[in-house]
Amino acid sequence: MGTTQLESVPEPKYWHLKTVLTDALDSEFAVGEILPNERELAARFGVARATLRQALEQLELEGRLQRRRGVGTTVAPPRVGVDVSTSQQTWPGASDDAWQPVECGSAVPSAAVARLLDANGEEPVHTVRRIRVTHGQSVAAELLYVPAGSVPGLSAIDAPSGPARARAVLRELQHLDLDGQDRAVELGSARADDAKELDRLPGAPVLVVTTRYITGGRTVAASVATYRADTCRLTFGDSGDLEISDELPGGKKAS
Amino acid sequence: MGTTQLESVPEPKYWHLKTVLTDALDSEFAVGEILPNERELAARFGVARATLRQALEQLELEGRLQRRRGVGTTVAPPRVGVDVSTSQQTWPGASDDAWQPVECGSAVPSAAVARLLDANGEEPVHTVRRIRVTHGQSVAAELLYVPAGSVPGLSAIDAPSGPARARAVLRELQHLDLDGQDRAVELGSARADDAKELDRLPGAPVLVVTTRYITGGRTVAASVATYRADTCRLTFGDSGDLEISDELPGGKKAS
DNA sequence: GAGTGGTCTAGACCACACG
DNA sequence: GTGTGGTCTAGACCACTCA
Repeated sequence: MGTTQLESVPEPKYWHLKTVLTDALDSEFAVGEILPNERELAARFGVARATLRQALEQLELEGRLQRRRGVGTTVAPPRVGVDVSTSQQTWPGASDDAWQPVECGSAVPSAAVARLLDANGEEPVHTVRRIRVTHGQSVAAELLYVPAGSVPGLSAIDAPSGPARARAVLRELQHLDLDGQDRAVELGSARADDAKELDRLPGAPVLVVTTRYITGGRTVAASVATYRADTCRLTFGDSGDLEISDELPGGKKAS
Repeated sequence: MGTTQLESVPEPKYWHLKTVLTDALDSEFAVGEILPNERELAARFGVARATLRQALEQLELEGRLQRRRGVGTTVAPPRVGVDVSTSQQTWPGASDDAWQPVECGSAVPSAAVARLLDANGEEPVHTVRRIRVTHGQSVAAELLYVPAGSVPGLSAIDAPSGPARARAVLRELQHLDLDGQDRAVELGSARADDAKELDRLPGAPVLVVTTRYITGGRTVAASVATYRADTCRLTFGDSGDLEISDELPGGKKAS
């Protein structure tokens, strides 16, 4: 009875660390500021570096920190709102929509892509690779799949590959009517090629946005876009300029 | 010159491990099957347990595995598509929409919530906690914020708290017209209370869906819903029954 | 070359589920 | 109790960036 409440549910150290760091970020650090290095932070908190890293990893996942090998750990700016609403009902490539075509090719679709396109397990598809740039930073890498049958006019196009052909493919798409699109969002980890485009390491957490373009009840194209989960907030509707901090019902800053 | 291509870019072990395990999952394991325990797997692959765990963590993040303390690691079923489209334009609680109210209270909104609601930094808000259940499993936990001024009729309601009052609050909301809603999706980690509702550990990755309910140009309510990122795929539109595997442009199964 | 974060090891102990 | 995954340690070395 003489004891002071002895941690009946001992919180993991890294979890507690995360809380402490979050408060410190709110009150003592400015966006872009560099934190002490991991070895020093670990020493300062009296934990092993691995434990400190576990806390930093979560904070990076939540978009509070940005870590870069050979450079250091910096305080991340608030996530940018990226509009992915389907309200405009337009084909990709219409006007300038912040996407820039990079490459182009064709391939036999994998099982998963074929399923996305509804059947056509054998028919080759055109692929277009695009990058989405906002506020000067690449936020997403996309692979667009267009079954050859969907755009017959394509065989007449000269350019064998590269951005020129990519733009040509997109231009052909504009000729089709677009009845609607299906969209899904899920968590994934960046494949090596996507990671490179997004300036992240392979395996970095990404939001995978899968879209099916529908015309006349049929799926005429599909795309898989991977957005940097650390820096992006996907918006649907006109909330693009809304600011939402990570701290939601939680911590107050002391300052 | 006599050397065989010596790993110019040595892939991290855990990354390679992940690939191997992914292939094995595709070809040799059925959904629900339990894997050998971590110590055994690590020994079998000749790596430290921590390294093996790094691979397992990523696979869990991608929704391929499910790990539970004291139980083991099992092969996860495909992610369930959860509809979060705004097309119906209905208030929460209308008809049976797979959400079940749990609790109810009131509080002074945090800074972040106040921002979400547009100003009203001082005005108290009613809060409603709801759980979304699909296919027998809880997929999301939500906190709905309703400024007291939005629903004046509420002060007449008897029930002090609990599900009864929660339902009453939702019922009151139905009386207002709904002009539109704003929605945003981002990655987060589960707070302790959410984690408990979702049967996950604190810090588990979640998809945070923020919604603002608009009436007459004003935000009259807002909600923050956290979806299990490991088991859910958020769908917008009528793609709810679409099956998308994690393996997208990547690996083929050998089998 | 110096300093950073990223990977990896070989242990230890803890919290939890289940019989 | 036994077995599982979760946390933690104290090291080591590697890959990268930048002056």
